[in-house]
Amino acid sequence: MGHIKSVLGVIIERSYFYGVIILDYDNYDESSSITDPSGFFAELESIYSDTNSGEADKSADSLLAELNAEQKAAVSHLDGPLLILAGAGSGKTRVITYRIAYMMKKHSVQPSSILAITFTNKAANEMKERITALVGDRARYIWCGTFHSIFARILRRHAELIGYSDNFTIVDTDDQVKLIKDSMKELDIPESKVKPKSVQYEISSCKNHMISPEEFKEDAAGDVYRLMVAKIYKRYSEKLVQNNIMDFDDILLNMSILLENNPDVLDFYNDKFKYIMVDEYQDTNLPQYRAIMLLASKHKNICVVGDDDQSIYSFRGADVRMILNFEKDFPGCKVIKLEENYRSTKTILEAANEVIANNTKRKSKALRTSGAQGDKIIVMNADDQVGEAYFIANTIKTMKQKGKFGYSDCAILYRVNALSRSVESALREKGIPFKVYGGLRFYDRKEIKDILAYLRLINDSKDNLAFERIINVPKRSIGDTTVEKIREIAIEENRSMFDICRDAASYSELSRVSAKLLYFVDLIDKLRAPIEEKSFRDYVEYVENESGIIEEIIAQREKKGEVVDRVENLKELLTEAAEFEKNHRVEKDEDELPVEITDDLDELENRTASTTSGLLTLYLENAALYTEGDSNDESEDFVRLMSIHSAKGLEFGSVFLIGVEESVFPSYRSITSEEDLEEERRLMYVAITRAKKNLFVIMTRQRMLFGQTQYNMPSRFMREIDPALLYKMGAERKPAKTDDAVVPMREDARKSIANALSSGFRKEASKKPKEGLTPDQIKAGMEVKHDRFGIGKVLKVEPVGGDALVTVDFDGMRKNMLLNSAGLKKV
DNA sequence: TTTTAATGTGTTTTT
DNA sequence: CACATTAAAA
Repeated sequence: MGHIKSVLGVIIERSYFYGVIILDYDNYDESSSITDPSGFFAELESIYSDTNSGEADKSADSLLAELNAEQKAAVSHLDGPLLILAGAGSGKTRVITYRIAYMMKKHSVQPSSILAITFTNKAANEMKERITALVGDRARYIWCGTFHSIFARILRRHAELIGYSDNFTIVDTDDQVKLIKDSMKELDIPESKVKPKSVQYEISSCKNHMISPEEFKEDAAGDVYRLMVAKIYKRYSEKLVQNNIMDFDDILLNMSILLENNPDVLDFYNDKFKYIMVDEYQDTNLPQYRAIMLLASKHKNICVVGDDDQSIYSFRGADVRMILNFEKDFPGCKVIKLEENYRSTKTILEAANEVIANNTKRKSKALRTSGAQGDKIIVMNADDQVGEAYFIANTIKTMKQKGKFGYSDCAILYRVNALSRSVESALREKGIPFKVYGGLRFYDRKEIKDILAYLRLINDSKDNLAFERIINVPKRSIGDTTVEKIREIAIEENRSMFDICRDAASYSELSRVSAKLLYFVDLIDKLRAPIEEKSFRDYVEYVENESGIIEEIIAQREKKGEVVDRVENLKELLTEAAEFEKNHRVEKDEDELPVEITDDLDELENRTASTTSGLLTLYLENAALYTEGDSNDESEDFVRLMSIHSAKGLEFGSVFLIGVEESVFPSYRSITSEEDLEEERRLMYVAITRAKKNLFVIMTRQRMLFGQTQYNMPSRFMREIDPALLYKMGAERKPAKTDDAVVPMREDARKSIANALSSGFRKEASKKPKEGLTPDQIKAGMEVKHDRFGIGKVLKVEPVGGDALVTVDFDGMRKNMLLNSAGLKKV
């Protein structure tokens, strides 16, 4: 019965696809496989086939059979508000995904009426995958994503209602600071008086608490500094609207404003999203909270999941009270507590419980497990960060050799991203594959942003921010003064800077540089011209090559001895572009709009384009929200390195927690405030509970961080764990007492001899010629050997400025490398 | 006016 | 240490 119902549901919902299918039939080519873009055929296949024993075939009731009593209650709860307080490792994600699957299978809830929101891209991807595993392809109709991505999508639809147009740009923090600086310049506020970065922080904080520039000004009341900030805030806000730009905070803020001021829009989404789920609810801030409350106001079918002990985003305006007050927001709501932990050993759980018990502001609860006691927590006291790194590399290697863990079962977690460096080099040296998550986000890298700026300017010549970024990249002898002049003229005439550039010859102020400016205009025109002749991926590659960025990077590398291969990053961008194209390109009749915006809002989920320029537009819309694609990594066996923040929601067989020292963790910025300290403690709680079987805690006596050697005490949090749970290695040291006055030891020898020596060393090392194949020796198809990756086969050789970019296949792992620095040898 | 070299500065965590 | 801003040189 359930099957029949869901089949009907599918057919009704997908009936419009028949048109596409019939059209395709006309061009049907026997030799190729059937095109099945919607997955409709595949789905029919899986529904009707009894032989398919995949999880997608689970009946609604068999879903429940796998759950404990509390989980069952949560999953089968359909209507009305529901609060799930889920401790770490209590099967939270499982409950969410199963609940969605159950709603669809048991109650025939339309997937397009379900809204499932998480905080990070990683969590969203994970959720999508797991739901797909349960219900099959229908999962794609669920509105599942991060707050930012979903809200941005809705905002585009109704942009005009809040004074924007639908192609608004989303800018990251860097561009945000740039705009703030511009605003300050216009207001004649010197950067010596007010730091742009702290203004950025203030503004962000205002938006997170929904304080308007006017309100901020009133609050400032006479305070000279804050009045200046208020002015900048106001100017900055105007700038955003004028230039059709939103920053990250705006996406959340504008969403709640949109819903608040437009009853008809609210009404529409009230009806559309009949069921709303929010994961990590303890991390919501005010705008998010307001938006969610409005969205849920009609049906009140809202289910929030969270854990007050895992609230670690208060710096972003997250407010634990949101989850603590849920019962007040929805009197009589159902509350379910999940306290049974299925993840960690007793030892790990006890340690976590002991640590978090020291926090005063929390709902008291204790995780329990019926699992094994497990190994003690290994506490390693290393001499310095190098010793720390080698300890980890050796331990991982040993565990791998003994078959205890695979590489992908191991994670190295840290409080600050900067700690990853030394571990990276140790892992590299030992030949252990790894991947660093977070830190400098892929899309934040200079070279990536430069290319993106080219694409943005090609896509929209009015994008002044992009214009300013690349007008002199690579160097074209166009300096600040010239840019300043162009900007003034542009403001004066209310035209784009690129337009002014095009007419450079007609402005006397620009006559001297007009040749250079025109060269730039020609370049952009030249780049723009062949867009429709190429696939999206190839077009991006074309821009990378023709813009001269690659040449410049190579030139710089030669001079400075660049360690990071920026060219590799650019090639990685092509992979992303190809992936994007795969998901968003669709063949269409020529007379249709390049970008398909249907009136059916369900289709917004997967917007498509038929032309390359259309794809480019789509791609750029959300570029600021993208993270490095980590979905297809699952099969590979490698160690993961990430901050504790980004590890939330994940679990690993074996966790190495590094830098567990006072002033690193807890951070020196937190140790003065009791409240911040509690957040650090929650962070420690999150870190500990990531581990399933083994936890290694590593601290060092001396650490080189931010260019200075620090001598820190072991973290106070280690004192909170019963010593009986610990196995200590290395030199014995007492953890810091909570009330110890902590003096962050800073060596004030800024220009020490050591510094001078080491920098001299580096230059010398880079001069050393790399032995290995040269560009004229290497050919595609050749077998080569690499120090780290071993034997591989050359797939492609591409000459670039005296060097060559080679693509090598190392046993299924493809790597792009610059030949002169790769040190490849012929086999 | 732009490029280069020297000096200064800050450096949590994420979308 | 990495990066950004500032001062001197081209």
